[in-house]
Amino acid sequence: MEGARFLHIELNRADLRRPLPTDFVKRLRGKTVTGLGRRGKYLLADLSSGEVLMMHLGMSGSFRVARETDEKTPGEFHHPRSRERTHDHVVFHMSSGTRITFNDPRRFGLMLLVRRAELADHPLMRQVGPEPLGNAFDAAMLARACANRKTSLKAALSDQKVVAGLGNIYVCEALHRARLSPKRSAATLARGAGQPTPRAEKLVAAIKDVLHNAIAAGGSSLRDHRRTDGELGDFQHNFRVYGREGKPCPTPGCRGTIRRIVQGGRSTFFCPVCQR
DNA sequence: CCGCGGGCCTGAGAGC
DNA sequence: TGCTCTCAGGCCCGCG
Repeated sequence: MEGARFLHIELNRADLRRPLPTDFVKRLRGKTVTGLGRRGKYLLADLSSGEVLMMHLGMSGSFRVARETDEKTPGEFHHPRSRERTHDHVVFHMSSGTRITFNDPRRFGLMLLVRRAELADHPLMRQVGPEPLGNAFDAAMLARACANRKTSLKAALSDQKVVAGLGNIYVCEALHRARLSPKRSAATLARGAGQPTPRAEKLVAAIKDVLHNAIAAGGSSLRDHRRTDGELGDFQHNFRVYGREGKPCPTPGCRGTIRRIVQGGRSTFFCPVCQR
């Protein structure tokens, strides 16, 4: 996409999580993508018009990238639903000869256009907390965000305002690596004045560690996720708790059994013995 | 202001 | 085979 122009945009469905702008196609056609970026779970494409195309994959969204001349990409070939091209809601045909297809069965994904100057103030962006792999994200910052909160650690880490980009898997995995219970009060990461406790230090290190490792492994392929080359990610083989209910806790010396509970309507996997 | 439950969607898999 | 039920990597909204 980078450096290429939108030649043609196919819109098969305009009702994603929210309706696309009515002039979506008009605002994209002929514009050049001057840069690609990301903030939290939002994908960002800077356009020559001064607007930014904001995209979110929701639960089931994916982009596949192909040459216009290709029948299939490796990613498509290996995709479990490659026979059905239903749910290809948006297709970008770029001047570089690349075709980029947004597929999203559940339509929890999102695309919208925002003026670059207003991006930081956009309601969806203003909410997004610190990047977990950035230097600014440390125990002091996490403790400050969690002090005075009357919620669980699981809910706090899942909250994109506290830290950006963690989903259900990585929250569960980070808490296990830090040996902290998902049920523990988030406020216990801070002392009265908001200073970080040693728990906060451990948790920040665990978050960074699990994300670095997951990225190096190409991500977690449960059903939809693929690497950019179409191959499966490998990190699902390194899960210590996620999806492992009833299995022995992998913590050395721990005799616990992984349990599944529901918090805020979502599954939490944890070891009740070593996570306190 | 804050936290929680329900709702938004489709598809896969289990159990009957 | 086919039905019903549960669950799924996310997030917004309304309620209390």
